[in-house]
Amino acid sequence: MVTEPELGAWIRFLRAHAAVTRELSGRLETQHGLTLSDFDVLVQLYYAPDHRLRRVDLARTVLLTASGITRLLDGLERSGWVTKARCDSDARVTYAVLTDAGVTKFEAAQATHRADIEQVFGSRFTDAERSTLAELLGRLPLAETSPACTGEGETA
Amino acid sequence: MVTEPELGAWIRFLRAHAAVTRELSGRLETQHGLTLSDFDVLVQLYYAPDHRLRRVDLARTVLLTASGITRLLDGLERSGWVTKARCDSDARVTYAVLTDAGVTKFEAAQATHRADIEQVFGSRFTDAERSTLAELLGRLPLAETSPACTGEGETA
DNA sequence: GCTATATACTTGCGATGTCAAAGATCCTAC
DNA sequence: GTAGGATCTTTGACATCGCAAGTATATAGC
Repeated sequence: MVTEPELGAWIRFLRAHAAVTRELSGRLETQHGLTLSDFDVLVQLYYAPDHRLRRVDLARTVLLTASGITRLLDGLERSGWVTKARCDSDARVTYAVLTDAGVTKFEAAQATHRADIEQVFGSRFTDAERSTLAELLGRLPLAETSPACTGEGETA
Repeated sequence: MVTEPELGAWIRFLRAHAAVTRELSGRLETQHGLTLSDFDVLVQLYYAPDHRLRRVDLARTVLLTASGITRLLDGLERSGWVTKARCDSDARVTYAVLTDAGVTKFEAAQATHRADIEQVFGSRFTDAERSTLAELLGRLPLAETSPACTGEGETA
């Protein structure tokens, strides 16, 4: 394996992502029929106020493109875990809202998936190392989050 | 953003990969018409003895499936950067060999891509941090590399 | 030699996700 | 109020990649 000094960290980063992701994705798929991205979206919606988020914001936080979110949510909507909601103050925006079934689904998936993450990923590090890792990774560019995301006129 | 303590590192890992990967992949694509995986494969071949590697081994080190490698190499072959070579001692195996054009292509791509990696990824860390990161990431499961990869009767 | 199993590779199909373009709505300036 | 531009979303065309299945070859057991 080519591990020139400077590239070492980058290569390992790529490999680690491929391996861990494949493992976790497989488990999540067989146990719950969800993608990692599906789960990621469900997490965000679950913890969002009212279980609801604008699609654009969702796209920005899970790092998908707008069209990516459309297609992903298509799937979750077909499964009945998410629905659309119109925005009174701005007819362009559509909210993605977790349904009751979606809440249930997420809570079911959460338990095993967290355990899987812990087993495949987290358990390899001490708490201190985990923080270090999080801090280091946090320095990487997480997309240009223009802070225009101030929840504007949103009432229902 | 949901950043529960235990999941923090994992979430950042996912996000960081998505963001950095997208950026680097975009640059590599527009500058050289290559995928990150394409480049990864070219690196491995470039530094391999004789610029040649069995497809299975290639698949294992870059963490693609066998079919993934087939299709990826299809592309590189069509572009003339890689060719197939039969193995005398075992008719099942096919080698992937870098052509002269492939060597040139890689050397051209390497320069700018390394700089891009450094800029987007590496420059955010000190040397010490880089080692720490590499060490931590290195603990993650890098696929079950069954050590059967001992270069057997290969002379051709 | 012959069958059984393992390994190397390819192919069909489906899933995911991107980009570019288009439609709808909003906002600002005049 | 109207033109111009920005923002939100969807859609079509396309690329990548995994899984399952199939083919070809090798190896071990009989």
